[in-house]
Amino acid sequence: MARPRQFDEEQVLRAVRDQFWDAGYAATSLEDLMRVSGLGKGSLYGAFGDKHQLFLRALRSYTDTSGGYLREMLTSTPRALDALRAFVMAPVSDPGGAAARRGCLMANSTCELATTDPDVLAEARRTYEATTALVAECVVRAQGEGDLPADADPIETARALLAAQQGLVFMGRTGLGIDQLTATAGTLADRFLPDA
Amino acid sequence: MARPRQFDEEQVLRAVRDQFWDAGYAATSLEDLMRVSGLGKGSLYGAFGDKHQLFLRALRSYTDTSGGYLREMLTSTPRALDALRAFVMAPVSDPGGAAARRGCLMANSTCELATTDPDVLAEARRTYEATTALVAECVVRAQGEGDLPADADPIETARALLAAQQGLVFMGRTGLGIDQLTATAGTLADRFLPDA
DNA sequence: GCAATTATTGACCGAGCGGTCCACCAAGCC
DNA sequence: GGCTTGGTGGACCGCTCGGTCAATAATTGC
Repeated sequence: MARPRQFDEEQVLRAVRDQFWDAGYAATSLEDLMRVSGLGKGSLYGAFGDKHQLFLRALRSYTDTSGGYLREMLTSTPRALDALRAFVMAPVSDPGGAAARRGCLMANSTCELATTDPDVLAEARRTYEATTALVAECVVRAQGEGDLPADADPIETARALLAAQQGLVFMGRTGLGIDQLTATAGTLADRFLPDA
Repeated sequence: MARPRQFDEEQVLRAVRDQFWDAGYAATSLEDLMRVSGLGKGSLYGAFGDKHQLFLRALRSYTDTSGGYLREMLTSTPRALDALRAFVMAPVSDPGGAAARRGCLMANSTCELATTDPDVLAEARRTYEATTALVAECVVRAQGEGDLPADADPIETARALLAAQQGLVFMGRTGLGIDQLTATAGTLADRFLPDA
């Protein structure tokens, strides 16, 4: 056999993901990636391929992880309406508002690359369709629990909730204070989720 | 006197703005800017300074222009509620959905640069505060016309409308079809603007 | 312990970047 | 018609980029 790897793939992907998250794709250089991962160029290329492939791996890892958290949260919250409210308020759930300022890696990547990078666009479509489906499922549950009107289209409602949430994420990136952001999140949630 | 300029500053700014709009800041090279403007490096630097300054000029020109259109639309529409609905639906007002896919230059720039570029962050804050104020003014008018509840906070309502609109802009960039996007825009508008 | 295999490291590469500089040119002034 | 002034175009610069490669190190099978 041969020499084993001296690094943990998951750990490296997390470090790389954070770097892309904070600086974006174009503004992140290979030197940055070497610094945050502690690896040399050869190791990075040997293990993940070039910068673009590495980015896609990190992005996929991010969407898989947050998709898992979302599914868990939506299904494990006893009352579906509470889960939906938590979904909308998620961008401001971080106490200091740091998460709000950082935004969402998938959203940032979509803005930066979706028009020019087909792989990123595909990942964006995949992610937002999956998210819409998860939320729609939760909407159906809320309807079954009598908390949402039964005649509303679940998919359409889910899309509107997702748009509202992503709008919040975006407002966070404009430097809007966490207090105003939280208030706006509440206003949005109240409009869609009566009596939560 | 000396040799006069052989180009129209506004025209160059428009061409440059479109380039940044389509490709983003980092992905636009000076060669791109020379190509779309038809100018040499010397002329660009002489007239606008370096790439960053030129970008800020183009961005400011964009925000001023669209801010002007918005003010015009909000104040000249007879019924304020219709104006607010038009505001929310603006991202899908383009027939083919091309505008929806392109997004908003200010929003794209915010996502790409706000965390690392103080000038862009400042411009983002300025723009969104100004927009909020304009929309809030329109909300007050709608309240006066009896179309919106008088007890709603205009600023807070304006922020929620803006968040909804920006969420729509973002969904457009994920490749969501113009039909679904239009439907979602309608759903959002209906929630905030009853009976429009 | 030697061979085979794979990870690691850092020197190295060509290309493209943003930015500078200078020779040239057009227009007004005397 | 020179002279001055400022616009123009392109050659040029140093740098950093993403990416390659060969020498070396670490591990297992025999």
